[in-house]
Amino acid sequence: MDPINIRQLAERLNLSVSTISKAFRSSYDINPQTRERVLAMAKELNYQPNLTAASLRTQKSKTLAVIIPAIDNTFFVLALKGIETRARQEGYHVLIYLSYDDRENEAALTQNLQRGRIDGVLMSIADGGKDSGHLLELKAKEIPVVFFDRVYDHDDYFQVTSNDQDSAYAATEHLIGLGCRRIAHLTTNQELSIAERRRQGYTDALRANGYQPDPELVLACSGDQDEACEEIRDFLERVQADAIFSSFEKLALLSYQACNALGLRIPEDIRVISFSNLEIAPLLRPSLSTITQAAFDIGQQAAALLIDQIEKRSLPATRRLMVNTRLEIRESTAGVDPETVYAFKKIEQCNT
Amino acid sequence: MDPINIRQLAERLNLSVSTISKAFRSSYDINPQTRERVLAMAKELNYQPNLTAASLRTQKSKTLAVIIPAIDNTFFVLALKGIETRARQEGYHVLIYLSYDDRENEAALTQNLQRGRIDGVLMSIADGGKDSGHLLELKAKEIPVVFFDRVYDHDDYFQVTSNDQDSAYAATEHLIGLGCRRIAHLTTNQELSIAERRRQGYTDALRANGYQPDPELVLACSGDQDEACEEIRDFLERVQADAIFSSFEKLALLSYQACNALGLRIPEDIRVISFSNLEIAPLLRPSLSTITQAAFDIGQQAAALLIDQIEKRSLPATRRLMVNTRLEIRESTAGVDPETVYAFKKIEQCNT
DNA sequence: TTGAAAGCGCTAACAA
DNA sequence: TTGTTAGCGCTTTCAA
Repeated sequence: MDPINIRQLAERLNLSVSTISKAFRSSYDINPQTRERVLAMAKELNYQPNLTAASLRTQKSKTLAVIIPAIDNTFFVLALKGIETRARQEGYHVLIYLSYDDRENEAALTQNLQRGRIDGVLMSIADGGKDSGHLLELKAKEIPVVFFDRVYDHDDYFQVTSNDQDSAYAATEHLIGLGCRRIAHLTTNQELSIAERRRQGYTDALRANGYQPDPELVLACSGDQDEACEEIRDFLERVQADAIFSSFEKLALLSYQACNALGLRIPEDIRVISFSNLEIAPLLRPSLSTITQAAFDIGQQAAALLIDQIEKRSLPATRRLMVNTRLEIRESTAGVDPETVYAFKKIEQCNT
Repeated sequence: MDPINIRQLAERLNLSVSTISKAFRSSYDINPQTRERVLAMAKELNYQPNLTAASLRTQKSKTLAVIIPAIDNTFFVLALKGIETRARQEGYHVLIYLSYDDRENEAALTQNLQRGRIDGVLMSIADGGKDSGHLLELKAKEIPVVFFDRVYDHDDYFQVTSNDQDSAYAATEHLIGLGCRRIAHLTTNQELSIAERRRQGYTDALRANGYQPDPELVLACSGDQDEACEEIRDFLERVQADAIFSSFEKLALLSYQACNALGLRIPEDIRVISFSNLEIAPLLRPSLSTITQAAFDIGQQAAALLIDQIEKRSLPATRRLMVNTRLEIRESTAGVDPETVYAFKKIEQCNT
């Protein structure tokens, strides 16, 4: 049973194709009764308008592309969920592409994006360097792009991020408030917008509290999980830290493993806090204190912003949107004492 | 800078559009030199063939739709990753739709699938009932469909699943081997292919070892997380189980919470094993024994099978493909004693 | 090896 | 309110 087309449906009803077309798009200049007839017959004959043809004609595909570095990452999963939710509400479809955190992959993907096939792109960029030629090309194609979380910081594009710097600041002060004096920072060895902002928040907090940031206490980890694991272990053995502030969930989990291996007790010997959206952080041993990003919201807002651009609706004045994080204190940074009042004040700020 | 079309490119080169078209598709009857000229000029003018137009003409979109109940679920995340990987290898694009485990949602999604827009569908179905009218409709549309994990068990469709029944059997025997006598089973209260098979494996294992399955020891949990949490707590208080075999990751995590609340120690008071793809199962308190599905493989194989259908390649004789699980024993089922030899034999079988 | 032309199924300007 | 028609950008048959 091949699907029928608009012409066949028109013939069956003794109507013209344009009338059918109007019926399906609820055009203002169609007789409601005619419309009913058309829809009824369409149902009977199992007719559905061919969207590819419509796309070709209108140059709109009602489809968004999402390009993210990874999917086995709680942040991106939730962000994607937010994107899908918003897209569905607006009648948009979502194509998903993974860059595997590889710039070349990412470039290949962006170069493949065809005008006509997609109406816009949501993107969280791969680690590594400022070589962003492929991102600039998007501009030439006149495809609207919204970056989220790992952004390409360029005035031409909208971006939605967490308040990374403030969050890192608050987390660091939380550790300081607990009496920690040698606070290590785990980050990535790649150039990455969020990594830089988080590190900045960390050093700012140290300075604001009278500590001189010590580069020795910062470890820029490899992207390779096994390598990173070794690096962290060596690092912890070397630096005698009494706390870890980790900018990435994976690194916190590796820290747990490293501490296990080294016989370091969390939180007694070393406290740990990390950016993370792990739903089961409370079930870890010990439960992990987290800076939790509003991942779903970020996805939703990024999608909304993109669709607003596509539909040429009014847009916010600022191109940089920020969504607050939540500081969730658990056992891995237990041992709160009166000194911490200030730290918790900051936490409150983050929560609102 | 509007993108140029094939005609403009043809004019610039003093060639016909059909020659351009052939150049891009590496048709056999094109002069290699002409082809080079075309591609060079295309690059210079930033020309890319419009795939929407090609789709309309060829009735092929090189696009797959993936419909899954949820994305914040490690199994589906990994399966999706497998799908994306395979799709990319074959030059296919992936549209993602979430049914939120709701049959009506799912029906709306499947009805929206247009021939022409997508070439095939990968689907893991929503819980709930045998009302599968919308799934049968797919057949009428002549869109190839491959089900995975949560399958619609129908001879018309290919399906890729884990060896659920055998895995459940092995897990249950593992618990029996540990000396557990009151083994509870946590499952969903919805009709679901995998739930049934897993339960079957559980009861088979009990019977094979001389135990009479006790319906009192089976809890069919609500899909709502908070409700399920209460149900599990009440259940555990009531039934005095010495082990839990959970068919779903979420339920195992809720069991952890329930045990915490009830002061039950895992594994001393009660052992826990679950179907789960949680990467950090080893970091839980206590680390969780899992039946780990080859989620990535399942996704990849399902995609491969679907693309084989679309491209009309040769297909396997059987419509039901099964991928083995791995039994990963950790602390939550610790306390192995000599009795367990048999159980571990089964584990070995599962691993190979 | 290249080119001319029809047409995929739809939308939208315009005519009736 | 309905109908006629051109054409979106490509592929493909067939002729040159």
